[in-house]
Amino acid sequence: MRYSKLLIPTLREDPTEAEVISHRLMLRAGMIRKVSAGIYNFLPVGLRVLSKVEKIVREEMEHAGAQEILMPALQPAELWQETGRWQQYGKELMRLKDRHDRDFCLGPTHEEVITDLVRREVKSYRQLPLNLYQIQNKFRDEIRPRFGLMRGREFIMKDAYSFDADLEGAKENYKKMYDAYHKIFSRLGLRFRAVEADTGLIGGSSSHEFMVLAQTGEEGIASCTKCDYAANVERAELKRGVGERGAEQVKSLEKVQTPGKKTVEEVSAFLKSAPQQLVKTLLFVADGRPVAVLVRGDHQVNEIKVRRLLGVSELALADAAKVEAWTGGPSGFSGPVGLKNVEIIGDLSIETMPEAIVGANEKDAHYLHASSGRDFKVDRFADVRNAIAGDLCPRCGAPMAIDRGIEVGHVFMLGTKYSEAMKATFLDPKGEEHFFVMGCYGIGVSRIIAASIEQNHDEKGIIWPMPIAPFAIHIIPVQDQSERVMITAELIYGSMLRAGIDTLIEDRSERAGVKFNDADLLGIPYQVVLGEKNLHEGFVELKNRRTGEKQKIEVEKAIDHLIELVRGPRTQPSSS
RNA sequence: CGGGGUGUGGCGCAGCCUGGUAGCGCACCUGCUUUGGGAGCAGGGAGUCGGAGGUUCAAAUCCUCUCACCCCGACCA
Repeated sequence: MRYSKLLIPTLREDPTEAEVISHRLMLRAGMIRKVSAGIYNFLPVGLRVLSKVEKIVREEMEHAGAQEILMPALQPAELWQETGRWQQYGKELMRLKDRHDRDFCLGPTHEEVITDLVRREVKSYRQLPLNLYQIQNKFRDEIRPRFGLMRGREFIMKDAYSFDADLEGAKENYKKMYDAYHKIFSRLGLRFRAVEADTGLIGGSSSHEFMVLAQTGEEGIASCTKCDYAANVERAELKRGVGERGAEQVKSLEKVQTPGKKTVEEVSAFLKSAPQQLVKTLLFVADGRPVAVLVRGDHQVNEIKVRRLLGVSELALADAAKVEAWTGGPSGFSGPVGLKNVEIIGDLSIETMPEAIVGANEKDAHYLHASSGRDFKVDRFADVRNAIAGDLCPRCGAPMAIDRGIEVGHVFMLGTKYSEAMKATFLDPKGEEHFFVMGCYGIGVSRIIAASIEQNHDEKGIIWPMPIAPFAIHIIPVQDQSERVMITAELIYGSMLRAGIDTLIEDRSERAGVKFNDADLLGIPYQVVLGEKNLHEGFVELKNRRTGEKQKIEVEKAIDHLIELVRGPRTQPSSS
């Protein structure tokens, strides 16, 4: 393509709205433009990258035996009511009404629609297994869209759904998708890790997330420093701490004044103690009833674990009024001592603490030497917190490290959750009716672009991995008024096109500096620079965007060299 | 949803406190010069000052409401 004909509105300055690198660079490189919060236009360069990602995803899905279909973004409420998710999904579901006042939503995912399709069209075990996928726009009314394509309200996702006659078959499909995901993310040139994950609103029995490792990631990953266990911090199981609680002599309960000290930091600083010596008491409303959760001062409550433990669907922090009503004291000074009519759940790490500093349920006061069993009673101890660095691996007991990651893929073993709810059945060889055993598999296609840039950039701009680069070669004639330069540039350009290589030719009459800077910003893997002086000596210059390395190549050999360069390490669809 | 912040030409910003009728850099257009890492000179085009209402002789500026966008938010328990 010719630069002058493409809409590539590069920006010299950083737009103020962009926080993270990928967002900044995508705006600056003219790939995307914001339409509204979390909603973006894809411009030509952005779309090219998107298409390349989609192409790789499609190739590997087809290779794994999945078939492409396309479902609607607009979905009727009835389907969602069948599975109960019309209620469960909450405010994140984009809901709307048609002119007849009938309820619809813009799909954040498509389990209902696909299950409805399959229950109508698939009746026999002979038609199984079946795996259908689509690449389509998804909608989520995020509380706070941010980071450009990373967390948008409308985004592009590949979602696949497998249907099997039994669990064994479903596991096989799950494995196939799991393997396909490894191939996809490897081909995309991402550094990633598959981790055990929570199933969230999708549900099902087990799941893995594929995380791209990056500091800007929104997810925490706990991974063992010794074995290959890795899990989302929300999911990571934490064992009861080693060591027994001894029969230490604990001093008796003592109330101290802590005027205005509410936070763990304030209280521990004021009392000259470590946050680990505090136990904080968080009050929740769990399906309407009061629950207190105790965790160590330096730990964080994991609401997902609490929810699962209690078997409730709604869990929210109690507001100040409820805290006052239940504990008798203002928020900031809650504690388990003397707490009545509230179920008390203690994290496992509390169990072995002989004593702790806790709130006294009255303004400006805390207790020292509060001892569970003696001064307060915990109804049950359980794993209800997030993992932190140094926690022990549930598999092998070695310490775990915490990294940050961007979730780009998620595979779920659904079982019969949706087929039962929607009565989706088939007949086995004996004529008996069974529910389909399902799996579902998502990839955040647009998010992958952001994730890739987070891992591949420098201070000048983007550095695309070849498989998803918008162009493979960027031809830059420096002196555009020189006939010799332009003729050679056009010659190489023509040859590249005939060889089927995506090539961008810089045909604007800009100064050299502008061309170079835009080229580095765009991040096309190879820049072919043509200048009078080099040409006169019979050379063109080849610059590797990633390494910055420049080499002179004889003009006659340039075309073959470039073709080899692009095709050489060409990534093939896996083993097909 | 709560807290904080910002809306002035395509982008980045100043002006607002202390009202007097809009400015700077970049980008854009024209001409000349320049031409291997974001050029120089000269000329030019472009702004409902987010929106509505109010105060005033006069509002980008003061007041009220509203909208949009950005940032932070269990760790206050």
